[in-house]
Amino acid sequence: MVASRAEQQFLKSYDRREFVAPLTTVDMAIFSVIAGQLSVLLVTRSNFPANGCLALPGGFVDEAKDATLLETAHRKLTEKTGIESPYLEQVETIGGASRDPRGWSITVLHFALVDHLAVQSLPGVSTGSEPSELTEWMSVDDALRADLAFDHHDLLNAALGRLRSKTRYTALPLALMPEEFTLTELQTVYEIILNTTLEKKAFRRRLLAAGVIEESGNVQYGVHRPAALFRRTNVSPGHTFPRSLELP
Amino acid sequence: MVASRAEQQFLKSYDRREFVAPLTTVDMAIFSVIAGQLSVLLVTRSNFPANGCLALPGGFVDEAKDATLLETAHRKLTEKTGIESPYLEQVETIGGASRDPRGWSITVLHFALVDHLAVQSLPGVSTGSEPSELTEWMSVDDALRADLAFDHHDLLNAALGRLRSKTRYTALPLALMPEEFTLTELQTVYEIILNTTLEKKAFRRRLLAAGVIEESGNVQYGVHRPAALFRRTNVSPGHTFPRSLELP
DNA sequence: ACAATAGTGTCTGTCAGACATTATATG
DNA sequence: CATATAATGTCTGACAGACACTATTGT
Repeated sequence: MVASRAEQQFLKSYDRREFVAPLTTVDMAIFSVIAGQLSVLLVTRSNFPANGCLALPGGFVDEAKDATLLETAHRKLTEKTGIESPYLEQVETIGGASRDPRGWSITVLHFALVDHLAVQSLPGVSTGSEPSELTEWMSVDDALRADLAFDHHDLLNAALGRLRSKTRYTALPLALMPEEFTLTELQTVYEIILNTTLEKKAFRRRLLAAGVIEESGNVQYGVHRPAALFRRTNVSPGHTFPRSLELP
Repeated sequence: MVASRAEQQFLKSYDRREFVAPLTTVDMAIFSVIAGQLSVLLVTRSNFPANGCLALPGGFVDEAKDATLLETAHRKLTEKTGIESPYLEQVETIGGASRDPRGWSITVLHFALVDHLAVQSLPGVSTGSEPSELTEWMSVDDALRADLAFDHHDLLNAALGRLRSKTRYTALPLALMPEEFTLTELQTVYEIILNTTLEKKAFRRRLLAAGVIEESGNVQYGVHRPAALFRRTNVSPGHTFPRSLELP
């Protein structure tokens, strides 16, 4: 598919500014488990529209910095959390005439999972170019009750639905864990996300058989019998189990 | 979240045309099974860039006609096939600096499944406003070997991957069937998509237990023992089975 | 020794795979 | 009645759920 002379001609006289394209943003639902609660990172908007409202972090594609949409998402994430290589996945793209008062707009929604320990140092990162928006962690339950900007309530719900759904048949929650963790801690994270209790034996069998974790050889001492510490193997946390967990 | 006076002021002086947004299109991978082959609808582009190339049908959001992105996708589908209510699902959004020579661009990729009988009447619909592009059905294998415009080879692969993956754990291929069909016909469609053979007994047990189909009461006579005809129930073809099919 | 948490043994139930068997048309 | 295709019977195996049981620590 070599560009013909006619095509070169066309491109030379083509000016994108003659066309009005929808406003396009990348929004992020960044999840972590903090103090036993599934939490999401929110910003307080410092610009119109919805100035002062809580919102999912996000922003425009920077055509100079970002070669792809995924890079935009990674950049946003690093700006807000300082974390470089988290689990990041595109959820859905929502577009319409009435979701932003500025006009027809599109958002490409992503979700990210970050280690609940690496994240203790926050909030207050925002190395971004933005006029340092206030960022804060809020439990997902509170966030869904809060008054979020635009359609961010729906976006958060969509991201949460994807996380819950994938937690039933993948090892995704591993991306929320620190370097080393006990199986009980991992199970607890699953239970927090799914909002239910799980069978210990079945849970362990499943994760060990999948080969997504391995014993680190270390042991965590506590008040009672010490627990073996595990770490992720190089098998992707996106690993799909042969069956889904049955929820009550 | 009532708009403050300051916000109203802001919106009044806001002009989207001052900002260059990425070119945004909706592209469609429209699948059907034709003469025993999984096929995809392609257009021959009648505009620059990539004039004359084969491509997935698609186009820009029409801010006047489309209230949401989903409406854009439905409109494109109806323009190309004349079919109104097919199975339609968003696959992925791909964006980057180098996928379109006109500049940073984004495409929201969808796939659709249409009845292989309702579609016999094609090609040549194109009721769209476009200067009647040539549309044709091509087997997916041929389409992947052909020289498609832009990154449409990758888009087609992504859509195909989604279809194959979902065929393993949902009743999605039902959306490719006519009103009435035999279980053998349905199984054949699964086999075409998955490019493998399936066990008849297990296949029937699975679909009947799921309640996604029911006997219509009619019978299809052929050369040998006649086959019971089935139709979809009102259970969604997106129905998820408790386990995935094991492929060899 | 006891309490509390970590970790195992093992039975059951569900559902997909395999494959032999029976059923019912046409020529 | 031969044959091809439709449809069923039934055994096996993988893996999740349930739950009782054992193991190991601090106090």
